Amino acid sequence: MSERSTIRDVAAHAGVAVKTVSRVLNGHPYVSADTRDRVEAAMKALDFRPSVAARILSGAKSNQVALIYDNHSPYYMFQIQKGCWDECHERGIRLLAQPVDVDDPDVGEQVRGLVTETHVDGIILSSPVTDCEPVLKMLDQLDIPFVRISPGTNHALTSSVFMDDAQAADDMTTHLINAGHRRIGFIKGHKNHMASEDRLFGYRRALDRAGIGFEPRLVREGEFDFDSGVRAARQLLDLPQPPTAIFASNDDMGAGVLAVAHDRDIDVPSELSVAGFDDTTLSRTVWPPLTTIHQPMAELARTATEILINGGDITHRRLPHQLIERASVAPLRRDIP
Amino acid sequence: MSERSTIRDVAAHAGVAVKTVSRVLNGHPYVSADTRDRVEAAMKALDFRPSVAARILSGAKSNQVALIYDNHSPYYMFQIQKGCWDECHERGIRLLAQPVDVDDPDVGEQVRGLVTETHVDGIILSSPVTDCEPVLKMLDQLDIPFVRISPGTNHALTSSVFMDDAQAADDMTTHLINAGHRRIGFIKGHKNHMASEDRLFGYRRALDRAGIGFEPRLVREGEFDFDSGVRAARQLLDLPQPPTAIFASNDDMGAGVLAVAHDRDIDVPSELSVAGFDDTTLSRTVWPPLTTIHQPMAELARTATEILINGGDITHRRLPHQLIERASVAPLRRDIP
DNA sequence: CGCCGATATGTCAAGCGGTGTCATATTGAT
DNA sequence: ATCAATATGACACCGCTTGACATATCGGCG
Repeated sequence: MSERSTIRDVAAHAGVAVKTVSRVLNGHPYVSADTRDRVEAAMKALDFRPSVAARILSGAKSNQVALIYDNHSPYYMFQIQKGCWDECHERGIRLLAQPVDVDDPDVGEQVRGLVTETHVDGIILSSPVTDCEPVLKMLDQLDIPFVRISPGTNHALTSSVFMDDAQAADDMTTHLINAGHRRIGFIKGHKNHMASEDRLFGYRRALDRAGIGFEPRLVREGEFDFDSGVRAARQLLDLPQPPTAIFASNDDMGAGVLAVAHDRDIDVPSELSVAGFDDTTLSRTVWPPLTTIHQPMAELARTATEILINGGDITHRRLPHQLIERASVAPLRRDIP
Repeated sequence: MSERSTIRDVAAHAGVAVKTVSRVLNGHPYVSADTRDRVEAAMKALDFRPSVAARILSGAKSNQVALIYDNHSPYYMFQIQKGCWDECHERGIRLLAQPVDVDDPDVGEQVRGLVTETHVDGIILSSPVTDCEPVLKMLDQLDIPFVRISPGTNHALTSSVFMDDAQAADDMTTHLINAGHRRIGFIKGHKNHMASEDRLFGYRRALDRAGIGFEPRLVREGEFDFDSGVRAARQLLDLPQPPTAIFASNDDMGAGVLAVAHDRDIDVPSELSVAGFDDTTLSRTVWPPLTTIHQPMAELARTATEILINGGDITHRRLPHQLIERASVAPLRRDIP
């Protein structure tokens, strides 16, 4: 029932040369409308699908791009994949999603394998692979186009899409300051992730502008996951002068802060304000829902894919973020010093 | 710098015939250990990667398998992808993750495109694509091996891996009954998802066994997402005789129940017990952490992949579930009727 | 000791399903 | 009539596998 039909079958069916079918397939000029129609009809009739393998072998583009990622939060990856996939789907491009381990010394070779074996036309790098030296170097050596989503370093070297993490953190911090908070805790993200530094920078900038002294004790290391949020929150709330608000630099850690507060019977937001970052569905799923920064992850991914497919010069695109007010932040109570 | 080396280069470098290299590559018998070593050394030295395209084209296996999925929760997909990927990685197989829309009338054609274009050797179907007729039919027609993860129908027809959803729901319901609860609310999952019915069945069976009458009012429709959990919980708690425990058939909906409880100042678990299902990270992220059923998603995916790659006869494998006790369930308070 | 089958390797040619190059045919405009 | 633009075809080739066949080595076995 299912002998796959080849370009030759189509040619025969349409009464033209194989080459002509190929021309139609690739949208070449110099094919009469009439012929084109007949060929297309034949393709439809035979349910013809060009073999990617054959195409690649004969030196043409593969019409495939790869998304390389390392384990971030499920939410993040879900959105990133979705963005890339939507764009690819629209353009009839196949997407290969390829996880790697940025700490694996062999990661460069893995990428080389991916590229040489699959002949992808281009690559999308998502954080934190965006700043993985071995991968960057290999890609450069392989001379294959790629776009980075939210890169942390060497911004100018390659095409990229990103949001203004520093400004977003600044916005959120300012939001907390405006609510009357002065002792604002901050939970950093994973070191691998460059945006972590940017967010910290924005936090400090907002503090400075408001004339609030920076206190290192109020900043704790986190790793972007729930458990590290819990640990950091405990440390912060154990301080002799605990913060009245905690800004976790992503939602997962924000959820960790909420858990600690619940555990200690500290009411959020009346006794402690909590802010997250990313606007993942998690921020709406916890209680109280987190005030957070909307990071347009799917849109970033989609834009990156678009830039990659369009090709051309190095392009940079900044997408806007947005502060989402929910119930986890409230004005500082007067009775709390 | 990066002229890709071919099988001929390797042959020359190792001082053997191309055919011999091919033999090594494909693990044929009748190659001496000595020769094999030399060839492998040459491959390493030249950083040779066989072109998948050329391989496919000449009729060999592609060493690629595809995972077809439709948008489930990010957690679910994350785990499923991880399971498949880990197994593939170990075996040196490439994994193509391919989202589809099960409600798209064209879904069969999409799958055909995937198969004929990429020449994958086999396919893994994750819920709810496992029960998508057009896809099943197409795969059958294409005569390509596939394995289903947690299929709902026609269990016997194809290889599959699954857990005992009915028994798991039975276990949880019994757990609640043992805690003294008699009015136990149940929130169903999405209709597309066959496991929904199984879980409801288990719930009823446990009730029956305990001699507790089934009350249709205590069962509400949900769609496996947070918002539907919220809606269902509101309905249940608005009942003149509200349940003292609510069993949501996944964690997201369980989180919805918690949110409603928080909102209404109903203490969990002292005033209301809540149970989830799946043991996603979400269940540990909310407050209080959810008592839930551990569904071994990554393990299911990994096993499915293993079965697919090993080939052979139709195989079925049931993986064990586990009831995870956390803080959201407590014995019924005596003062609550 | 010669012969045979098992083991090990090589040569060669034919594809797999497309695309590139170059040649050729047709057309319309000058 | 001539030339460039337009339209189509013939054919080699991409990198690898495979099958048919040809050798060559080696360890028994009769």
